[in-house]
Amino acid sequence: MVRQREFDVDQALEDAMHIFWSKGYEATSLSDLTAGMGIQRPSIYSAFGDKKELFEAALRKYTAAHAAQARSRLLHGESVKEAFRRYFEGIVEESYADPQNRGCFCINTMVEMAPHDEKFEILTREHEMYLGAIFQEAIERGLRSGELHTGVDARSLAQTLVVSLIGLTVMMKARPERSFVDHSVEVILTLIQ
Amino acid sequence: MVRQREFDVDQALEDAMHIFWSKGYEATSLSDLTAGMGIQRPSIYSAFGDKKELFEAALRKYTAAHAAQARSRLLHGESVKEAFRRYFEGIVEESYADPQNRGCFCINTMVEMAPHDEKFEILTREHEMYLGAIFQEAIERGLRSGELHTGVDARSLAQTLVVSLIGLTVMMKARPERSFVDHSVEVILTLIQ
DNA sequence: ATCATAACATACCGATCAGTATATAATGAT
DNA sequence: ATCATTATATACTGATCGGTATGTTATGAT
Repeated sequence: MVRQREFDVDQALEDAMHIFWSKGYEATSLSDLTAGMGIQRPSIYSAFGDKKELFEAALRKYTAAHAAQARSRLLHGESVKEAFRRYFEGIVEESYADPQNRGCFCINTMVEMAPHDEKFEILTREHEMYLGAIFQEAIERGLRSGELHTGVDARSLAQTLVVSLIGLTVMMKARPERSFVDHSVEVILTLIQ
Repeated sequence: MVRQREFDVDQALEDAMHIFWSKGYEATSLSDLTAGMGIQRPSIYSAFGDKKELFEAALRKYTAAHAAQARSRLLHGESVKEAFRRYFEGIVEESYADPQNRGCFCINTMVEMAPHDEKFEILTREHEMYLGAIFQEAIERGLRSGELHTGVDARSLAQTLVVSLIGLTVMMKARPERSFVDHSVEVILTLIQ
């Protein structure tokens, strides 16, 4: 009945996600987007709405993937302590390996957008809370199995680990020496006993 | 010999600092600056150089004041543990009390600028390192006085507290529940024994 | 074959961007 | 009083911003 779309909407959104992730919202122009997504301006507007709606869709795609990754890394395997160690060290490793130094898209958005845009304040908060719930689940698994016997409650510990991970991720933007990061990870992991 | 300046350069820089602190670099326009600083465009350029140079001067002013404040809060008083507690709780309190939710100018810059501007990568890293040195000094004071007897070395602990503080400050941007933050502060402070 | 529909590409919109040219006003040395 | 110097205010520059109007092309139902 009608002409069909010539581009893959999901792939275009993925492309947009990487652009916004690299440059943030303000610094990304519509021209950056059309160039990176390989489609023209009206195609963006018809498929995703305006710039901010596209940004929101891109962020949602990111947080969904990011949460799924955290889930799979922390809720499988035998040792919870080892899972957390691998998770934190993995974040550090990926961060050093990224020449663009993008960090976490959700954290970037929290800093850039949350203070003056309630939608993103809520969206980013809920993602971090969800991450905290995943951490808590992992800790409780360790408590049940007898691997862990921590003094503080699982919820508080999980939330503290979220805070620590945010701090670590942000600190990586300034490219600190390896020893700084490695020692910090060690000390943070001592919280998990 | 020549006409003298009609505005206070230091006050104008202070004004610029607050604007950049609120809105970040990209989202701040020259018009925002002229309006907030109460001077005209050519006055900015003649006194401070271009937008990025003004931003750098504003950030340097902020970090100097920020470091001095950390120093005075942590290196005076009897109990080091209490000093850290007051310092962390003060950050949280100020953050909740700020309707603009600006957080820390240096951290904001780390997220927005450091990944693609080496000058700000270095500048922000050095500030965080300096903050770490202040923390370390406080911890070593507590070790000497016998108040503290921590397992990990003072340097690693100090760096971890910097990371935690960054995480806490960034998390505040998403306006989490008080219990989240309070519990996190409690757990973080257990590192200082 | 015709036609309604919608995706496409191009070119445009007014607004705003960072930065500057120009002209005027103030200053102090002479 | 004159003059060089520099701060001031206004108005402008070309470039770019987010967003859209317009005309063309492809599609499938009839």
